[in-house]
Amino acid sequence: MLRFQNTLTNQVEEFRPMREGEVGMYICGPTVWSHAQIGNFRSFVFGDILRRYLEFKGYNVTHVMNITDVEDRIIAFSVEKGLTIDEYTAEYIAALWEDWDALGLKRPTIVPRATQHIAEMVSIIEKLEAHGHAYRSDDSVYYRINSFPEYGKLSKINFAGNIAGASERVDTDRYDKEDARDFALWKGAETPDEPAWDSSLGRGRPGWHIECSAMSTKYLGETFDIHAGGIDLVFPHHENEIAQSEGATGKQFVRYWLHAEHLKVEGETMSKSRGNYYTFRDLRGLGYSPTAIRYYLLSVPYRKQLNFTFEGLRAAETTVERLQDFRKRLKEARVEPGKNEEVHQAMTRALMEFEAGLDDDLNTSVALAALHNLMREVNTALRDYTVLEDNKRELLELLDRFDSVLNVLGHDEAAMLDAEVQALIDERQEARRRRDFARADEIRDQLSAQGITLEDTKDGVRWKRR
RNA sequence: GCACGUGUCGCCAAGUCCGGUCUAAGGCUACGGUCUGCAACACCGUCAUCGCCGGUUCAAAUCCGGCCACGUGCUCCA
Repeated sequence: MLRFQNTLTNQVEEFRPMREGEVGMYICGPTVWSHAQIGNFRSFVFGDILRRYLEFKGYNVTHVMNITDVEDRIIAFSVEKGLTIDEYTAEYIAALWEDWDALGLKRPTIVPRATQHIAEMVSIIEKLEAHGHAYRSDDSVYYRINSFPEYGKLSKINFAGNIAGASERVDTDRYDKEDARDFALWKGAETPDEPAWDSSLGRGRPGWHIECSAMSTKYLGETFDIHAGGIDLVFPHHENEIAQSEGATGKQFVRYWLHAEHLKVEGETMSKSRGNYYTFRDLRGLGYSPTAIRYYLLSVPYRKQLNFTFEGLRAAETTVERLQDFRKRLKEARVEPGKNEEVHQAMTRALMEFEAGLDDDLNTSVALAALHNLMREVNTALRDYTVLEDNKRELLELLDRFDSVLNVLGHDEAAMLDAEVQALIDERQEARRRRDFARADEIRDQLSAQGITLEDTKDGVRWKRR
């Protein structure tokens, strides 16, 4: 039984989609003002695991992710560079997909962009006005929070304490709002040059929150199953989305709200000012493999803060290599016909534990432990030649199933060596047979210098690139 | 000020919602060993009573109270 911790109810609940076998899921995507950083990717990896596990469970998932391509920073930077919004964001959107694919993330089913859904946003704002949830002030339109008594039901935020205590940070005088909590639905254009759209609301641009209300509803319906994102979005973004969507439709907006915790870097918040801010590209530039990064980001359950350290990333690198080696070793293993009951049982147990872990609010740590335990048992059996033909087939199938969720076991790269290297390996084998170990070690060192590690096994020489 | 998160072996980290199966999963590292011509790989073994104090209970890492430490958020940052 699949269960999720629902931010809305603050409880672990059994997941039951609205329509049997179908899941509509919206995940808040990036604002493309810059390259996405590893914290963003933790959220995306979480979303990917969520989606893949739902598919593992047999659901047909419609996965929608927005790209926010109109926003204050984007406007500021594009103006600075003398580019249009589209020109400015194109580079970052291209980079996003590059990173996305490298990390083994499935592309969302639908990827709506804010700038292409202005009309839908305007339409929701008009509905809100009609229902008394919105008002105009100067050239902008604001949400009237007093008109939505349920405001705060997601974040359970205590306004009395919060706003009062942080009063110096709330600049209530800057805008002519009825209430400090009210937020902009539509921002009137202040200068003739800034990016703006003409609409029934006047010339301007949408507020930040409205795009997600508009686009999720358009593609998933007025009520849908899952809405997920980073924990920082709970307030105000998701709270405001609820106010907007439910204010406009009068129906429940989202049934399950899931939020991923932030990651820390070496125990501290990642921020540019601390100098511990990393994009995915930074890590790749430092030589870390995308799979290790993916493994690391998914190794801690999504609702736990993940303390990102380079030591941890190196550990992930080692672990991923072990896992990938394991699959390869199994694939190459020569086996006798038949089926070993013990190995079969180890496999059944691993599948049970894997599924039980992920069923429990996507506890990836438990799922990985199941995989590691299986690996150890099978490695032992391989060493003893007690893995039989049926076991091997079953095991490879199981690893593929696991990997349909984890996507870290790697694919079979064409194992090609150039003739020269192959000749050296052959020569070394010949030297070993002559017990000319000096020459054999010399060749091994030489290959090692080229990044090729040799492993002598009973069944011949294995090699791998570092 | 208000709200929240975290504190479990050298490091990372599961378990805490629903107390017992937890002298505590798993990973990395270290050390010892098996294997090996030597290595590498793989395997085996060794390494914790769960921040502190008190309480509830037959039973607490898990519940309650207090305290300490670290971190974060408080309107556009995943």
